[in-house]
Amino acid sequence: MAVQKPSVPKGTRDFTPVEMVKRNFIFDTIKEVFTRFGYLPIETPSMENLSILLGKYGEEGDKLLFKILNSGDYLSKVKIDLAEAESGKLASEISEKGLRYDLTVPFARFVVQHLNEITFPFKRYQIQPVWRADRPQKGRYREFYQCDVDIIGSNSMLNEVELIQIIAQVFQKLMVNAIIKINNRKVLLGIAEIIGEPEKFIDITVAIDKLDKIGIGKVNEELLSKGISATAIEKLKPIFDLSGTNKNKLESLRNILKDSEIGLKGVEEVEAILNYFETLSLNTELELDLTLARGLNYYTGAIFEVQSKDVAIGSLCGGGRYDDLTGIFGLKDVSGVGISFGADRIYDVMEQLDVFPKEIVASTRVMFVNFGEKEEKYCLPLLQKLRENGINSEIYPESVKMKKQMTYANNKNIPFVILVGENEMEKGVLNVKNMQSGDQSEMKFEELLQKLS
RNA sequence: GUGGUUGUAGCUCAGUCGGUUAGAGCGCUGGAUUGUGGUUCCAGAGGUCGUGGGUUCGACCCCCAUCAUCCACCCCA
Repeated sequence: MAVQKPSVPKGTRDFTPVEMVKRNFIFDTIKEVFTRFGYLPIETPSMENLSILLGKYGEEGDKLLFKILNSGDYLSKVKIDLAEAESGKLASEISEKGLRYDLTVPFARFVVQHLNEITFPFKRYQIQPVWRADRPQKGRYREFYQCDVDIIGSNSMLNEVELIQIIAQVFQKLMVNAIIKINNRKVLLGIAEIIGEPEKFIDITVAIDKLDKIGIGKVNEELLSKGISATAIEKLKPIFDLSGTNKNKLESLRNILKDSEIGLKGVEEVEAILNYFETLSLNTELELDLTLARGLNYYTGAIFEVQSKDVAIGSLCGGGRYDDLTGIFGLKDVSGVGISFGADRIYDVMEQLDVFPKEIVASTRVMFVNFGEKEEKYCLPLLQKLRENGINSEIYPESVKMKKQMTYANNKNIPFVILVGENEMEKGVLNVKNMQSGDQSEMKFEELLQKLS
């Protein structure tokens, strides 16, 4: 048989030990912050029934779902004519499960399904991979980890503020300079009302979301092509020209939206968040950005997005308030708000900025050189003692050439190598080599212990 | 789904106008140095030039197809 060229599917990756140590550093940091604010972990299955997933992410989102082929003789049960079948129809006949697309929808399902075991407001976090059948590119993978925190069953703006605090703390701990952008879907809805195109709300938000990327000209083109009138577009212009401080923008907005009830409600919400925020004096920037829209249609109130100030890679974190995500599963009038950190993009940013702490990678602190069977037996109890004292240590498993053993220690970044051969065993000492300085000295085991702890 | 980029040694990449035996650096193996890595010196191994077809006396190089890759759009973390 021909040798197969090994490979992983498009958009997926292996992680080496060094990469995993760094990834775990991110996960651990995020978990620690989540826990500090009183959130507890849950997990849900990798796959969900397609009925749960479909229709929650818009038309585009549905296309990006990975579907799982039914088991067994799935074709025998198909009721439609294969020759004339259209892919979409056929898919629903031969596939009833899909890989989760995000963690928010499975969470909504979880809440409704476990109502009896949950006390509201319910605070949970969830760190698991999600899958999207997107074309991979920079900062975009087909399998990636999201770190979600959500609080459901509370309308208070205090929750939004708490999420902002979490964002600030996470990125501070990870040494990433971040800017938090906020907006509110009610404000956007109000704007759509004021310009006289409330039914085109989704098209408008999708178009203006691209403002900073493609410029006002192209956005206007797109709006026109979606059937929005020229006079409406003209009315839109001054709104996105708003500048100055968040307070200034809010004032102008209040004036513009004075005839829209829902718009004013949005302004109020934003203002409440900003007022709380001011009392906190966090050193992370918070900017009211009216062009922030977010495509996910289940958001109804505040929306967030976090970007790196130093690396262009799309958003590192995003989220918002959803008033009725559980409604579709039969639980009405329960509002939630949550955000999701993109661990893989955060990794890419941290890698590029070179801000991973150096010490997290060196796992083994002491290695014994292997000189042979007699020496092995002499070293094993010493290793045992080191480990009991919390010192990561190992012995090279084979008595091969010293050069090879030293190279191993060097490549693994092990700071101390211990040589115990005939001479040392006779004298009852250890020959300890500091791999960084190259210095070498004989010492008793107790001295070594002292030196390392 | 749309448009483009790049596929040559384990890795990163050179390769002239289409011409005889396809190169470099890093890494790997051995030696200088039988108990000393990271520096230095010497030697060696390692190739279906992504795959399939075509043009040509002759193809890594030109043409077609295909697969993979990265990037941009769409959308998103």
